[in-house]
Amino acid sequence: MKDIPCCEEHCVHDALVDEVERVLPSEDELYDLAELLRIFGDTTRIRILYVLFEKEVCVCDIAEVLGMTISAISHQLRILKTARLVKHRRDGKTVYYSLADDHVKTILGMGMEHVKEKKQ
Amino acid sequence: MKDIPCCEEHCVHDALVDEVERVLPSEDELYDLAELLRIFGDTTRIRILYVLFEKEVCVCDIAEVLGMTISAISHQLRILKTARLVKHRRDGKTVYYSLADDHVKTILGMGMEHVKEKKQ
DNA sequence: ATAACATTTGAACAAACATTCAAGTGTTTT
DNA sequence: AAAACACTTGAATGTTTGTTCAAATGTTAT
Repeated sequence: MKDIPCCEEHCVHDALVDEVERVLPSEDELYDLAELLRIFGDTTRIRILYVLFEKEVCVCDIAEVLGMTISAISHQLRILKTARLVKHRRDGKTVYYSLADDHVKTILGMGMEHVKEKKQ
Repeated sequence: MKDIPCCEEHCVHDALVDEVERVLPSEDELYDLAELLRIFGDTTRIRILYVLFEKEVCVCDIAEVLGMTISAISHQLRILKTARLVKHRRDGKTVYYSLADDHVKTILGMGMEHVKEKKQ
């Protein structure tokens, strides 16, 4: 087991390689995780989720409240829906959206906590 | 206070507008939050963070473990550093990186939980 | 049937992004 | 002082992404 001072020849310590292999999620999990978390990295989608924190609403309500086109909102809702972050139900012509579960609140809450701490 | 069935004329219920205004973070907070969470939406950066879960490591160790160029890793570390998600310290020629705090673990953990739940 | 409405969808376009390559900085060794 | 090493940085490139516009779908009212 080599332990050469960084970073000549084999700069990596074998123990680290083993350890990382053990804890690192699989390629599939990693890809899914990144795909999920990337969704939270857009102000429009965050705003939509904050609206849904309040109550179940229809597409055009979200568009009006956020001052954006219905099309733009619908595109983003599709992304949130695909990631199973929101649910939808149809009532006549109208489609109502709501939060799928509480992970959203936890993730956004933790993110906001970090932002506020590091800001001052 | 109008309450017109969605979505004629004023499709938005006034109460909703008020409520959303009250809970929606400010533009600045929203932007910072999105900027932070976007960082987690990339497999390379997630992998780097998982490596740092284990211990403090140098740039070339990360590159070797992940099978990527030192330059690519360095670029991503700069992003993580700017967001205050990682710290660094210099020891001679080598620069060591480590996690700045525990928010990272919580956010990645919550994300992974969601992925696993919704997958099966 | 036809019209009106709420929403979705696809193509197009500009902006943002991850990686590469080459050149630069800071540190130690010779 | 020069060479070697660990890392950073800037420009370039191909890819991904958010929004817009126009057309399509599904539902209800006439």
